[in-house]
Amino acid sequence: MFSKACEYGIRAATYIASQSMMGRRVSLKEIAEEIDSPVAFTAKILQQLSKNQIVDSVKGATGGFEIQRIGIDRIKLSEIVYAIDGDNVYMGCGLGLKKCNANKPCPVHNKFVQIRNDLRYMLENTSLYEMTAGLEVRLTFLKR
Amino acid sequence: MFSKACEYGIRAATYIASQSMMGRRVSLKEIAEEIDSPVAFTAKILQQLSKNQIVDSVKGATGGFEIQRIGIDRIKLSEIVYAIDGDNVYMGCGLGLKKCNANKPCPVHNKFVQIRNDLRYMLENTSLYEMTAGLEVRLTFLKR
DNA sequence: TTTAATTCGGATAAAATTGTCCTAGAATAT
DNA sequence: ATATTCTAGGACAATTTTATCCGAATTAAA
Repeated sequence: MFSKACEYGIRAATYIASQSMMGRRVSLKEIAEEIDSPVAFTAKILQQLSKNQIVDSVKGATGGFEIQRIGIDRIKLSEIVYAIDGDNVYMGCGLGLKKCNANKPCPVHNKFVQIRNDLRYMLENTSLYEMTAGLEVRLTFLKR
Repeated sequence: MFSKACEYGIRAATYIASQSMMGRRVSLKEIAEEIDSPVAFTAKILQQLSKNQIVDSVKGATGGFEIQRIGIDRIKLSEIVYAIDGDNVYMGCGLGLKKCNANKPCPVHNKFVQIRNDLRYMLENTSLYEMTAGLEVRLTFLKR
């Protein structure tokens, strides 16, 4: 569905959000530990998220990553997915055709449109805030 | 969503089915042309589909690929996807967690379950016969 | 029986994705 | 000032996926 990079990205952003809610800025190392991802690779992904203004990065000692409270409410999964994987998840043809649309559809075009719309709707309506909801009470998890 | 190999596999099987319906056995070369895929790579995929008894292969001159009429009715997209991509599409965690389930879910587990179920249902209920329906009258297409 | 057309399967190559390493630069605390 | 703790980013390496090449085996037709 998503690339590894995107999966790590969502998990990282969710962890950062959960800690920012408690006023904690977190380091790359801690993030990678908490979401069980390769440190250096996660660094690259966070750079991308930072450039796309999904997370804020602070350099230097006591630096790290954080997300403003307003961002936690505003940022939707769709923005993270788009920043890392582009729009192929929503737009691409299920059978890989370059020009698949209502005018010249592949045999499963309509069936896929429906599923992709559901996926898109879900991603566009799930905020980081919602992602963090179950974490603290250990109803949901970001590793294993 | 699917791997390239799987996309080619579905398109190839669909083309073979459409021609088998007209009593035509088709060669690898023709298949690759008609679905706009790399010949040698398509060969590998067809070998896999053949081993999984999704297509019948006939060696030698006048050889090629075909699907019995009963298979065209019976074979569902889900079987092709499973033969090539395995069950990750249905089962895998949306955030890449190895042990994500109702007991220890990731933050989007339930939302993904729903979308995956829809996808699974669609794949399990779409036969090759249905795939070929629009092809002859050029309502649907397998390339471009 | 030879030739031509075909699939099969192993080896290899190219490209994309995933992952690592290292140095530079930034900010804080001592 | 200096040491320490961070992120940024370039270069590189490993792995996976996608793709190619080629010889062998098979079958039908000439």
